[in-house]
Amino acid sequence: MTERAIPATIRDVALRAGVSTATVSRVLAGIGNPKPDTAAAVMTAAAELGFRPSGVARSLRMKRTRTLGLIVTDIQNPFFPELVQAADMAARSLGYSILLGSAAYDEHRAMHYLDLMVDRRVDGMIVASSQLSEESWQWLLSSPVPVVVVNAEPTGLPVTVITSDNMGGARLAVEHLLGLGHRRIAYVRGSESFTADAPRLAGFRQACRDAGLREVDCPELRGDAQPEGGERAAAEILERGLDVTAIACYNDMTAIGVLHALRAARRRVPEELSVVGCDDIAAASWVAPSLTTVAQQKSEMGRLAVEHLAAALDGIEDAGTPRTILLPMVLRVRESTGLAPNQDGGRAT
Amino acid sequence: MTERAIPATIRDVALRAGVSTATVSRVLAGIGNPKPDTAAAVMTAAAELGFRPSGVARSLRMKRTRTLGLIVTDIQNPFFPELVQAADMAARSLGYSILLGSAAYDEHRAMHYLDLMVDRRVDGMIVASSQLSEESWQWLLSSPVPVVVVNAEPTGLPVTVITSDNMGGARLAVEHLLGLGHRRIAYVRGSESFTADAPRLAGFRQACRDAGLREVDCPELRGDAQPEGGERAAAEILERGLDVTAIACYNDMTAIGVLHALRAARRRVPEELSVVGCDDIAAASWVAPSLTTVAQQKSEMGRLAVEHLAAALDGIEDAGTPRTILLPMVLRVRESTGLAPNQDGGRAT
DNA sequence: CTAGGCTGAGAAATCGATTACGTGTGCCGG
DNA sequence: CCGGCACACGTAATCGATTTCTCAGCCTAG
Repeated sequence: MTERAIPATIRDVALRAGVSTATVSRVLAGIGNPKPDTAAAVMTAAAELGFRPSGVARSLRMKRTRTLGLIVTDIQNPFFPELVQAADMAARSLGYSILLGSAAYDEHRAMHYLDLMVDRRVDGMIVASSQLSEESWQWLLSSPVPVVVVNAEPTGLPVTVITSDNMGGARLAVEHLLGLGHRRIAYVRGSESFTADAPRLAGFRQACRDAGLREVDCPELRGDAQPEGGERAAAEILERGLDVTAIACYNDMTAIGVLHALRAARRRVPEELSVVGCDDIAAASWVAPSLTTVAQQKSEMGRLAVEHLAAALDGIEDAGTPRTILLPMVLRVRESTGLAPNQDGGRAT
Repeated sequence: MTERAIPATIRDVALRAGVSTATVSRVLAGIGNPKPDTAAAVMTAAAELGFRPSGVARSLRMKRTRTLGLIVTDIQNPFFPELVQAADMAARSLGYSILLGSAAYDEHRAMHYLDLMVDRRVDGMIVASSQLSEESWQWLLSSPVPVVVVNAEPTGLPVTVITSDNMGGARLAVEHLLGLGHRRIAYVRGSESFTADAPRLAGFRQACRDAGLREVDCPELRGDAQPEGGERAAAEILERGLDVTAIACYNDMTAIGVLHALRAARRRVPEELSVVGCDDIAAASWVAPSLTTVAQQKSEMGRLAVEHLAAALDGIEDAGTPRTILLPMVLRVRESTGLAPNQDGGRAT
């Protein structure tokens, strides 16, 4: 194995340039008015040695690591990569790096990562979680570093939260279906541990009620935010003979599962049944028929989270005050929704 | 904004326990034989203060950060999250953290991240890249920290590379098709900048040749490793009237694009045409028909990369020697492939 | 009873950078 | 011609942990 070169220190540069470490530091930081030849000597010495200041030493002295912790519920959930990418880009452009932790749906592990990151002295933390227990909220409240919560429902606690307007999004989906003439709409929920489940369900109910639909025409089914749950729910709809012309889903993966089950049962989408998802993951436009969905502004969330944190860290006025930011969701019409079939037959009562 | 508690230092603990910082350090590290009451005093003092040692200070002293840099071509490419997850888990279990960088297909940015991570004094780096320029290889060769390259084609350079047996994988795909009776098979390539393109193409050609297929029956088309490229390629196949019964693709996203185009042209899959992908991303089983594909062992790659690095860092015998690890690929048969249609009509000589 | 060995723990050096403070040089004006 | 001031730069403290060296006290054996 090749010998690893031990990296040059500021002392080495100082020695070679014939100046003190203080001067090297100042010249490299562009502070003060060094004499031209001094500056030149330092610059060439640093260049010759390939000097790269140790971030570790600098962090110790400055009490800032310029690192942000980012914990996601599960990086394999296609919702998160776009958020991570946006956060990463925003962070880099502000001179921060991202320390990533993927909790793999394990809340306990998420808390463990929180501690680890604090030990690493990250300057701030972003928790992008679909599910947050009471215990986790307590942790976040007493966090030694600023925290921004992304993608969890606001709780009124003094923590900055950035999330989508889930209720409004669900309404958008239903209103789209209503506009296509649908009057009997099923809703496949996520799992209760997902904080977005409640507001989306509320939005669904509200939109149905506002449109004057009867409760019996708006059946609700349980899913699990995964394709499997959608498949089961759709199978149940068919088995129980629920007479609906559209199915709204907690998220896109659920909707994809629904599409699967409908296809297996030879129900045509959107001719017989319309399906609408939520999130707008990449695969939504890959499935056949492509999925109409309500998009979350994932990049925006990632970017905002980082910018908010950075502002708080740089002591920008008021940036540290807990805020709640609700991002609007956006309807993306594709192939899985269409006009309601206009036969009205077969429905009991 | 709530006042952030300034974290307790080892000095605070020492003061409170009435001992020296050296003793605190030793007790907490479990080194030496402290007297029972000394140990107890330290433990309670540490607990009362909620002492968490500064990773930064420790890193400076130990010259190890217990952090691994991980650079991926693009975290939004569904191939990578599984790898990242596996790497993260393996790293945590070995006491390391992962500093993530997503290059968003920008090689220049990838190099920049490399530098940044070295400045942060990561202990080692994992570069998971679909494309590596000559320049990047040079950088890696002279890296001040151990490097493992994942998912790029081995080059003979003294760098450890972990990747799939792309040639063998492509052969697997073709052999599966041959077994179903297909004798005229098109191949949609990726983009040339992807290092896996060449070996997969080679595997395709070799398998075709070995089966005695004529070159004219094995047309090759250009794609871009994205659904769009697959759509274009499939459209071209149809337009040019290429008489094939199966289409093998560089990766799953390409195959998904192909499925789209075929569906738009009302060609039935797999009855008229079989389609096979490569990688086995999650969406492969979500599309309709679900995609037969050759799976890369993504988790395995992530895990191996971390374990190899960790072994090298812990000075395990020989672990530092550059190695090349080829992981076998695995055929996953789903709905998009079927028996070749047995009409032989319409083909020009 | 004392010399030597053993052991638990403290003092201080160290990691590599930043920065407050001090000093020497040079230039200017009186 | 000399006092003083400005400015460039060096000295040394500092960040928070680890670790080596050293010492003090105690035990045991001769």
